Amino acid sequence: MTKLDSTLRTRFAPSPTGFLHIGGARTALFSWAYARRFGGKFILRIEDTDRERSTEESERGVIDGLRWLGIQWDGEIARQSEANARHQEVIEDLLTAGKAYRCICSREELEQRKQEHIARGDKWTYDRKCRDEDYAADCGTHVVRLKLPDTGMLGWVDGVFGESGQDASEIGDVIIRRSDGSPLYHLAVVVDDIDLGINFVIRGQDHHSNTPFQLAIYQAMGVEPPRLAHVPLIVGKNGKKLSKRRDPISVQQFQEEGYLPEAMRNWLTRIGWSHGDQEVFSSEEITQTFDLEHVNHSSAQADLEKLVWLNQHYLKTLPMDQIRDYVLPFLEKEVGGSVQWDDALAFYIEADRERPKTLVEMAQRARFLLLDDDALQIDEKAAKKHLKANIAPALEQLRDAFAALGAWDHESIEGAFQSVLEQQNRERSEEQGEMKMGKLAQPVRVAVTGGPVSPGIHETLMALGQERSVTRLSNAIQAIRARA
RNA sequence: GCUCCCAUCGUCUAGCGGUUCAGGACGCGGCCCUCUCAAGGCUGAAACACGGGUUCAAAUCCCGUUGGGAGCACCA
Repeated sequence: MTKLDSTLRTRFAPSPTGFLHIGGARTALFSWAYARRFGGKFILRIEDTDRERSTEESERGVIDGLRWLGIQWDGEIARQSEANARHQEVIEDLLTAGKAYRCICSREELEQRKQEHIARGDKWTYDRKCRDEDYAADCGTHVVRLKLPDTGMLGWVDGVFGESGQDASEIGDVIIRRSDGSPLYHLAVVVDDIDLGINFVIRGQDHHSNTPFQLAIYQAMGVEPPRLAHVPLIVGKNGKKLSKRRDPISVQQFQEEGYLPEAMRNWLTRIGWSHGDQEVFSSEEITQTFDLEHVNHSSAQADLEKLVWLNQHYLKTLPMDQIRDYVLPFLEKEVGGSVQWDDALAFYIEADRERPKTLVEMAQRARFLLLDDDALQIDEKAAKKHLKANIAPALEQLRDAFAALGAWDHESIEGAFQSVLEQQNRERSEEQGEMKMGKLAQPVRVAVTGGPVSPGIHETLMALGQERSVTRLSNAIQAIRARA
């Protein structure tokens, strides 16, 4: 073991399940932010001991998720499977040093003795039957157990919870190697963390009560344990554990639903951590202000409404070239083909960006712009409400006014609307009442977009262009006439 | 069952003994703006789980109750 310098080193150690869980994503975010905040390194280690499930494929989900969130790790990705020989070596050393021993108690015997204890009302920890037998390697099927001290506190000052720990007497001699020869998780993490020079472990609270075991292993190995901090879990609606069925738990899922990494990162960071009243955090602000002191002690529910709000916030404030990169794939999916990003599209998205809640919605709202004029389907309800026979004359006048325009900009379009309104109001009778902008704009909106919602009508028409606007108005007028 | 952890508006939270009849945000209601939908502005309702202490003074400290969560494997 090389003596490592005092640089802060945190880590994230997921098992490769094919996707990144939001709880995992958050502890990764915290570990990353903490390392960045204090000039340390953030290491990624894949816990791929379960060789059946661990494939390149299943790792990718986790790795892609981290990348997407903008959580960059330092150095190469470490893999637990690569450390197997090292785990064995440590176990052998502990055996030789008399700090661990072989245990030949079968599961059946163990279960029986455990039941007897419980029947007597005693608590059960392993009864140390084999502890002093000193069985050799040829003792047959056996596991290896760590000798825990009889008494003494296995404690630490948790970065979040403060003084924590348990007396050694309450903990049984834990198994560190299975009868098939493979090392157990507790042994493996400790060894891996030591070898990677991890000196600050930030992990989920579900590990809190297991920590004393691991401290015992550090003690047996004669290595100073890292600083430890446990962050409370994210729970689902009504405070229950996140469930795959009920709750959206994979980062990928959010990505597909059109959430931005900026929003996701901001949201996750703010669950269980705060910085005064601040709600919006850029990546830089996270890495400049994150601390453990303000991590909450209680588990928190994932509040989707807030994510939506954050997403909308970033949708309307991020630089346009970023929005372009984010939304393009969604647009292509929406129309089922490649999409050319041109000035008109850029103008439209810019005009519309404060309305959609997700990228999916943003793409849906731009769909009408990307369709051929003849392929535009008019929403039936909207047509029935806004494209009635009595509006046709005004639409015709407007179409003609549009067709005659020399320039196609906000001012000229507005002028055309005004002149048509004036003309209408001259022609209309007393009982018909005055025609206002709303009465005209809405039918136009339905005619050119196919639906009742869009950005300001002038902007919408500008994005569509003069020729296409005229065509779509004509199509709508025809449709009205055909129905009459 | 045993061990450990937790407890402020519906939700995320600020608060680290007095300046708080508890502040912000999301969501919800109302009003304004308005060519639709949003956005924005103003505004309203909404919480210290309960019971005991300690103290001149408690959301803040201590104890109990209740309620939640996690861990107790030859899983990770």
